Amino acid sequence: MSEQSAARQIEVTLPDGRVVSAGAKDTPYDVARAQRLEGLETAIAARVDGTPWDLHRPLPGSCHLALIQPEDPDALEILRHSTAHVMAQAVKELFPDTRIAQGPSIADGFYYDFHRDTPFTEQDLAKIESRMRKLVKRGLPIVRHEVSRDEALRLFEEEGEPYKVHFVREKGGDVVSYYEQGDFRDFCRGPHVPNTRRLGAFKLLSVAGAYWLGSEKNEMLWRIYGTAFPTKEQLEQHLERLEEARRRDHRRLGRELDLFSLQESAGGGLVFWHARGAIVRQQIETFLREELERRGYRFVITPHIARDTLFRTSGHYDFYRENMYTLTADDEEFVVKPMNCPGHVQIYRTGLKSYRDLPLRMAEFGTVYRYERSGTLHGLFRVRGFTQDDAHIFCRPDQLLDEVDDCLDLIATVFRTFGFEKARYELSVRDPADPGKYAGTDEEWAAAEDALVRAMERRGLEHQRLEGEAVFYGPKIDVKVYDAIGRPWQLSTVQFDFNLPRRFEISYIDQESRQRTPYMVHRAILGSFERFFGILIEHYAGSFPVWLAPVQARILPVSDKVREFAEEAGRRLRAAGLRAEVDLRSEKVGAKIRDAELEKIPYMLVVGPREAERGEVSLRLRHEGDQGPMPLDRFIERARDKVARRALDN
RNA sequence: GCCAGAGUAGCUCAGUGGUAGAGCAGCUGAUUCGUAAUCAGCAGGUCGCAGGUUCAAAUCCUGUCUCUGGCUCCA
Repeated sequence: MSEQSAARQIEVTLPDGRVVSAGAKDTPYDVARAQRLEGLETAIAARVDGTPWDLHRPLPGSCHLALIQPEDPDALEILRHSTAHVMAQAVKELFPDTRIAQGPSIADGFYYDFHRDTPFTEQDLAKIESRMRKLVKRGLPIVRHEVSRDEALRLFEEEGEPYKVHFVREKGGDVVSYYEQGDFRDFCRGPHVPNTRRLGAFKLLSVAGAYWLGSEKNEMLWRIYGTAFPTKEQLEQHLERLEEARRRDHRRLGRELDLFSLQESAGGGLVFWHARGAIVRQQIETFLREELERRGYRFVITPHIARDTLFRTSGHYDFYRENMYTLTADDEEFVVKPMNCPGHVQIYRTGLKSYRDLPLRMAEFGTVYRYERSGTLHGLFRVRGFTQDDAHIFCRPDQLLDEVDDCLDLIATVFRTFGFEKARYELSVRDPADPGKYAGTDEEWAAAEDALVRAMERRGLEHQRLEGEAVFYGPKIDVKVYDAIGRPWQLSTVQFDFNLPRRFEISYIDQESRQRTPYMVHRAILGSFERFFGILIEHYAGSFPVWLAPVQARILPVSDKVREFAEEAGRRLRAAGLRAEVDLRSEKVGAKIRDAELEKIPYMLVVGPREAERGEVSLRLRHEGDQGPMPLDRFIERARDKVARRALDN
């Protein structure tokens, strides 16, 4: 350190507002120690002008300085990233022939990609984990180094790390940073915890193949996933959440509750809705149909297959071909529709449209088939045949805002009904750097974007703007909802389409008798019934609200002596429009209750001689237990009210 | 599609070269019971499928099908 730079002073503003001076090469650690900042022993890193910064990295100049403690939201990412490094170190120690690729922190933890001839096994994970614990115990300092790019290249070449060399070449600037703990070095931007002892609780979870740089053309690496938290309690909570997600798995509940199945004999990704699942779907369809009809949508039905020419005109044949099923008959080629839009545009094209005909809101619960690669299929979430709650709105420029606004209102209504409390709105717009690759004029894009933004603002909806995320044919809003255990699901979408109206040359005649191209908005609220059903099963953990429940009430006679009353009560419930059953098995009530609870039936009605005499039922609510006796009529009233209001509680 | 793992009774799983098992579910009978499992008996299998090795294969080998986890949130 030259005397000159040591002498130069910088000003550091501390969290309590004090401004202190420090040496130009001082680190956050130096300043914190000198100023006796609280929590230095536990700090994960520092925050310099809001940016996470190593405790032992010299400050860049005068700045605001704070310490990042383990409970700080920013700490998690650093902690996990450092844990990934320690894992890589453990792997290299245990398996010296391994080459390291990359290891970032991700939403729920971290991973690291390795190259190795033999795969990692579950037993290896346990070994790696215990080696990691040893590294933590050794308390190795994690040190940041800054070197020239050439020196970094030389370093990683010497270490025999071709993947790291690649990254230094691709991503490194003139000065390159790497981090070192013990014998382990990794090209990395940082920051990291100052010492391996500062790691929190971690666990390695799984190993899987992953292509180098994510491209199928490249070799496959081994990816080890893990997660890390500041404390053991938080880690255990997280593992508990994973366990809860497993309990809610719609594939498991779908089988246990007899809702749906996927059949090997039919092929992957094709859904068989069993009677109980079909009831749920029909309730959802009825609800949506009511909402849509109230809002002026007109339902249409279009064929499942069409001549290839239709999809050549729409353009799907060119850019969507690998996802389409085709068939040939009488030397003609047909396409099984992968989307409903071309069909809806055909309907629009019949007859001349006047400006008075708009807006035209065309809805269809349209079943489409798309070829998805076998490895991507997953329960109801990723399938090959599914039914979209699809609609296309054709409208004039002056109607844009109201139409988008109504879509948002519909979305809010639907989410509220299903009990999704939190949603996130994302606006995808053009990439300003590459305006050439988009369909539609600048004016159209501006008008559409304006309608989308203003509609959201009008409703006070915060949204995130994603530059360059728009599809080529128009801007869009995507809506994510969060389910009962906080997982996000992309559901609704409102998309402008400047492409299809032109390709099919659709038009309307305006007030001045001029031919105009209408705006076309594509929108789906649930996406597909299949996927939404899967989400709902997990959201409710199989316990559907009364209006959706396949069986709403089950009558549980205490003994055969009240069989007649039980059957009569069952008839009355069904006559009142409720889905009710009578459990006449020669089992004890306890067993009948247990089975009804396991089937997640919302209402259990216990009847014995007492109830039979008075025309009552003893109501037991799912998950809540005995509510005591009440007249049968009053129960019917209550149940019908819950159904009519589509209430979320029982 | 690719990589790894897994396919044994309806479900959950045991069985690692020598006669295919358990619990639950199912069926039959008994029991007639008051808020999360009554008792007994019976039945249930091409061990995913096709080849091969072997005196003998659920088990070893090859192929194939299906499922599961993953395949840039990124130095």
